[in-house]
Amino acid sequence: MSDSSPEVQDRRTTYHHGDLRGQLLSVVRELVELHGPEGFSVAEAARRAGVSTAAPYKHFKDRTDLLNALVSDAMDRLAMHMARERDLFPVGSYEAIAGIGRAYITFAKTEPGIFRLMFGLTEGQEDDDCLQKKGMICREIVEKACADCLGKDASTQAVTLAAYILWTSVHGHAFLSIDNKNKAEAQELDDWDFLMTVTRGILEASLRR
Amino acid sequence: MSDSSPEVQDRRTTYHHGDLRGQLLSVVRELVELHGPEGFSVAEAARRAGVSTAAPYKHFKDRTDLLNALVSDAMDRLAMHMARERDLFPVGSYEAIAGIGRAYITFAKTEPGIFRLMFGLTEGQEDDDCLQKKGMICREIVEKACADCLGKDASTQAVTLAAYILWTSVHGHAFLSIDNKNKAEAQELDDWDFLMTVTRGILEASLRR
DNA sequence: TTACATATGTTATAGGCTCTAACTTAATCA
DNA sequence: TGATTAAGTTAGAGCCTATAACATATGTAA
Repeated sequence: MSDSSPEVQDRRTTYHHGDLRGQLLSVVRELVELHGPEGFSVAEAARRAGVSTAAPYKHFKDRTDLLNALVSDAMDRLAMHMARERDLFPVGSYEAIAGIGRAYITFAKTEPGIFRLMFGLTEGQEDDDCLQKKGMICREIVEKACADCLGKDASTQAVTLAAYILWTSVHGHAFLSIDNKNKAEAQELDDWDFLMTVTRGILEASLRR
Repeated sequence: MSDSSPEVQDRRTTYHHGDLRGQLLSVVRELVELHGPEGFSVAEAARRAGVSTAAPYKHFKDRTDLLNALVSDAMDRLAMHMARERDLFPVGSYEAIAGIGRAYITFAKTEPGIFRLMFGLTEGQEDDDCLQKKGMICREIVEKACADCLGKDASTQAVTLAAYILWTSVHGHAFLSIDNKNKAEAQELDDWDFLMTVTRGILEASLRR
């Protein structure tokens, strides 16, 4: 657990590192997954990258700035996964929507540390416009899929509501899954079943109104 | 913001405090709401309680232990609120279920710092049996309400699934609300509307199968 | 009542972290 | 080539967690 071995990535010979910024991000990504969202220190990341503990501050204003960069990158990857899974299925199908959800859940399970950082921990310093925008991109993917599925007779409001309920539901499931708060259900409930049930339930309820 | 004034609660005259443990919990509760789930220090809590920075360690093994006590207390309060809101409505009604959800969401909005602590931040040290059990109590309240609503013909599995989807959905909505990640929806979407829509949608979908 | 054990404080301190200041080395570009 | 700037370094202030060793109440048994 507490692998106090320095584990310096590479004893570099040059004075300059080459891509310290990039390597710090990558190292912190590992650390966050290893020790949880807050379980890393800038100092340890520096040591693992083989530089002094002050070096990171040439690239990031402070600890939070580093985390924001990490989250920003993660948002991009999440949006990419969502679009990719969606495209496995016909436009307008329930499966396309469930696919988006699957990407979301898979991401959360694969990178729970970062996922937690993206949603939840911030509280207060969440004034980063860039992140807000990237979050919005993900949201729009869901809304678009719902609109395609409900058809063009559906009101904007109906689409927004359906998309939002789906979002909350998938988001909640993702969180409870990585928290292991759903041990009881996880045994008999497959992710895909969950996703298809929710998708059908919400969209059909939406159509019936 | 950084109110660096000591703000010692009471300059006590006696050597012993009386109820340091209790006061620490109360002070940390304030701090968590003020500065976010991780934005407090044992040292500051001690200062605010008017004792030395080492004193808290006579009552709590470490920082995590203190947080766990906080969360444990919060779980009790949450379960209480849920039961109370449920009892405002007839047994088996959609409203009773929505009421439970309302208690959940209200709690999250009222004490977002603690709510975050309860779900999400832990990751790793989540081996506290006591907390698991208390979480289960909340879950059972929801399942019971769903069972009452679906009637006794419903299979256990159907009840579990419906309760779980409701849970994830409300949980997700609560989180997105306090994260302010739902600015777009929050304007036109009332909590109660959300709750009733989801409740009806999920339970009716469940009945139709 | 006295004496001991225990609970709950205290001060002092080790060691870790964040972040800044002042200095050094390398790279760039006019 | 020489000056400027980017990207490292060491040193250190000031914060935090947690422990050790010591001090003071409190309660219990003789």
